[in-house]
Amino acid sequence: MRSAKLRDIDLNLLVVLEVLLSERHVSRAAERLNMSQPAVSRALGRLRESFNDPLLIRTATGFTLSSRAVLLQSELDGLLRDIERVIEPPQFDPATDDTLIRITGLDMEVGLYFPALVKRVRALAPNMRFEVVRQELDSFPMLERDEVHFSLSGLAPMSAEHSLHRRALEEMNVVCLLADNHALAHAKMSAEDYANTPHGLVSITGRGAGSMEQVLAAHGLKRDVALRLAGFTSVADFLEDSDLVFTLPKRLAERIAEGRRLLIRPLPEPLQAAPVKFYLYWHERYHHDPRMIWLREQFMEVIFTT
Amino acid sequence: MRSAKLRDIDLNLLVVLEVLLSERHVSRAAERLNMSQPAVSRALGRLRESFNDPLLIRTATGFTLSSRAVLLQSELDGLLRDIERVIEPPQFDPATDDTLIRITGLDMEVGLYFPALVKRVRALAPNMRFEVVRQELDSFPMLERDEVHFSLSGLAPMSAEHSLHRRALEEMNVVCLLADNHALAHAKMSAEDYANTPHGLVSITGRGAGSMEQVLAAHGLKRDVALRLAGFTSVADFLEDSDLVFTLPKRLAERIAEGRRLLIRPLPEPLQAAPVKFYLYWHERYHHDPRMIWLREQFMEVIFTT
DNA sequence: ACTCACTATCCTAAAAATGGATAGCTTTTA
DNA sequence: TAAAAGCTATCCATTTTTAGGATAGTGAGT
Repeated sequence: MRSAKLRDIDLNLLVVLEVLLSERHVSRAAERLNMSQPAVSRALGRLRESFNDPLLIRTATGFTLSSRAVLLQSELDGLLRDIERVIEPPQFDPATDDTLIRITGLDMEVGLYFPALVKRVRALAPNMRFEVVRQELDSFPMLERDEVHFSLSGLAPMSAEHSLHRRALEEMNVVCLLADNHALAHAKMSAEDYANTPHGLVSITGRGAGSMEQVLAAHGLKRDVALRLAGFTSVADFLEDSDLVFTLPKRLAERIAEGRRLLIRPLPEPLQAAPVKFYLYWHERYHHDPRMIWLREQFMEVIFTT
Repeated sequence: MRSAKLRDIDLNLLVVLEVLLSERHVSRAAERLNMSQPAVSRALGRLRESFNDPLLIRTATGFTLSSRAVLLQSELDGLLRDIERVIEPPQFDPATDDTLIRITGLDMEVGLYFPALVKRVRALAPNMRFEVVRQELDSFPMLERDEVHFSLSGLAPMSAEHSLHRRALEEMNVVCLLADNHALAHAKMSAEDYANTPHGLVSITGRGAGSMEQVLAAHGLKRDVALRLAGFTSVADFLEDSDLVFTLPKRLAERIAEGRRLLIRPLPEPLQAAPVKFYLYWHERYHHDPRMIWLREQFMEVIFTT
């Protein structure tokens, strides 16, 4: 058991010893260490006891080193430098860092936020690499298990996974996305209109999609979900020329509508739901990591300057 | 100034940290460290503060390591091993040690004691090398200046060179050495006979040779020193066929007399002086050095077993 | 709901470190 | 030769730190 020897000696004394050996002078050592002379003298006493060796030997002209002290001096310098290196906060240099950053999130959300981040980061940290990991039903366990550094999600952790941190990226209103030849495409949509038309719904996890149902219920209404999709990719294909309505966060809807025969309409006034929030999640284990701190900053810069 | 960072953290905590990181369990760590659980818990608290990082993160199944902790764990093992190596008493292995041992002493004394030592030591430590250094007028400053590891001397340090240690090797009576055709060679020598014959004296340092003078003075006598030599080598040559008497330690006299036309006679009864003592001297700086401790033991073995 | 396992905190007692003053020693200076 | 100066080690009272026992609080498993 290693501790046997290590715990016999006060390691803090090594710092004092190093200075003492190089100064060969208690008072000067005390000055360099910002300690009082008696304190250093007694530290020397403890060192002598610990090493069972006088270490510094009085001579007419001052102190000489014992043979043990000579040995120690030659080793201590490197040793203390090592200790310093280990305990010193790890320096992060974007220019040379080559960490592989793993991120996850729903395809659409990743497509919405990550490209700009990667572009910016790669400009500042050319050796940093990225990996977008396909997300499981629930991305929080992935953070928990250290499979990814970041997760992008609009959800909240269900259980008390308290080791997670998050930062809100953007609030986004929910809008209706429908075919441009939909019956409701050009008229003003009432709450009843909305409730009575068939709906499409993207639900990857099977949860978290119930907010509209709650809003409708508050008005004594309910809707019919005719199509349930596990991803955003084919939403447009299902929507064109159909009677479906998808209710989606605004920017996602815009993306999907782009170049397609689709229209975006606001939700009927009375049904205004709380805006959807997207969060960047990370695990406590990286909360103080300078690389990750820097990345989070970059993320925020990207989000709020574009 | 290095101390800046090193003195900010209690280095002893690193030992606790290492165990904590490998156990990921406060109570078990406490057990391994022979500390109470609260003590380790508080140590962890201090570590968290020092590193500004949670280090160990609670999860459902136990603790996980923070990224900093992972880094630390990979470094700590080697670091603590290094510390241990440095603070651990230097192991000395005669079989492999190749230290160059420097010794000094008067030629005669060296010839008397060192050959047997060297022989014995070389049998046990074949790689150890020796150098007999020509001694200055005074050998003590040579010890002081770390020019030799050992000095063989019958003298005592004159000033308060308190950093020296010594070990008495042998007490030796002083005898008279004279030509076998000397007038006093075969008669019983009285104190007056002794005082009235011309004397030879070996005095390398110019001091320490006054003991006979004191003994004579105590009896109201004084002697005439006709020849003063700076070494023992040519004593025999001066003595043969001369009227001189040398007063020398017994074994030295025997050496010198060997194969020469010389005789050894005891000192006249009333003049019995205190026996001469020879000492092995070494400097405080090597007092605790395992190599030198071993050598001193070997020396004593040689002296007292032959 | 209850038990079990574990960590963090509260409290008090014990231990350690600190700084000022100073004794004791040696060298240097007058 | 005596006085002064420089330095370390020790004494003392005080402050700071650390320790262990008891226990509250938390979450997991039954």
